[in-house]
Amino acid sequence: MSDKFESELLRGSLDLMILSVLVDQPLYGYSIQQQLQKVSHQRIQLPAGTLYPLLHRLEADKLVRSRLDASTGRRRKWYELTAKGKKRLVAQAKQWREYANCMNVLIGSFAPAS
Amino acid sequence: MSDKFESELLRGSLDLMILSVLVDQPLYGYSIQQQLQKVSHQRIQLPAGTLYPLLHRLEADKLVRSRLDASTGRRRKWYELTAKGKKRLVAQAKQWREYANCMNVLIGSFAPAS
DNA sequence: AACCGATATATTGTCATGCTATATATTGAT
DNA sequence: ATCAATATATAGCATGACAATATATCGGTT
Repeated sequence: MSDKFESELLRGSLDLMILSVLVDQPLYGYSIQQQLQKVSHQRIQLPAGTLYPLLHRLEADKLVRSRLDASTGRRRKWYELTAKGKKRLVAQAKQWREYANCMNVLIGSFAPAS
Repeated sequence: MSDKFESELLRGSLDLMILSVLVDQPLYGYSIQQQLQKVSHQRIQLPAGTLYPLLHRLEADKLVRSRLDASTGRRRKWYELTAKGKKRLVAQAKQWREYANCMNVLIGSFAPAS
């Protein structure tokens, strides 16, 4: 099957991805990783060194909030969207779609649409 | 109207954009800038500090070749796709579309398609 | 003639961010 | 007991889009 996406492709839209998967339910880091893998058919496999710093950044920006569950030996830090995060998600999604349209105009001229 | 796209959004697909606008005809740096502005309805305005280093990089990678026209006082460096550049264009366009599909699945769940 | 905005290219250094490598600890299966 | 999978964290690196700065031409206005 297909390879992983080039990592540079993720830049600028990885925030949006994380916010997106959190919109339906709270998740913890590792489960976000699994979720993105599943949705992307294994083409997005965030390394821990990407994922955790990113989550910390989103939390510092108050786009998500976290709750540490240490009730079991398996420590899990659950993340959920804040109101600010939801707003950001909607705005970024809108911008992404417009950007994608723009790209499609450019690359649509020489190759068939998917 | 709408603002310019966030610059981080361009990362990873800016190469593809440049290669795309060169597929039909050779262009020089400044005209590439104008072309992208036009196609994007002013939402992509590459600063010179982005554009020229990028073109140099594409040339170093043999994806484009350049020819300097100094016949007039107005120096212009014309760029055209190489065969390697054309191949890269097709491959990157394919990958971009697959990535975009992936994003659409993610952000499509909570907001209407454009 | 002087001025100015648009045209045209180039380079230095800065910043944001995705990554590798490394570290730590728990859990279940062999 | 060993090992893969689960789960989080951080230091340091690499990449590339950018601001700032520099240089020079050209056409129109004053």
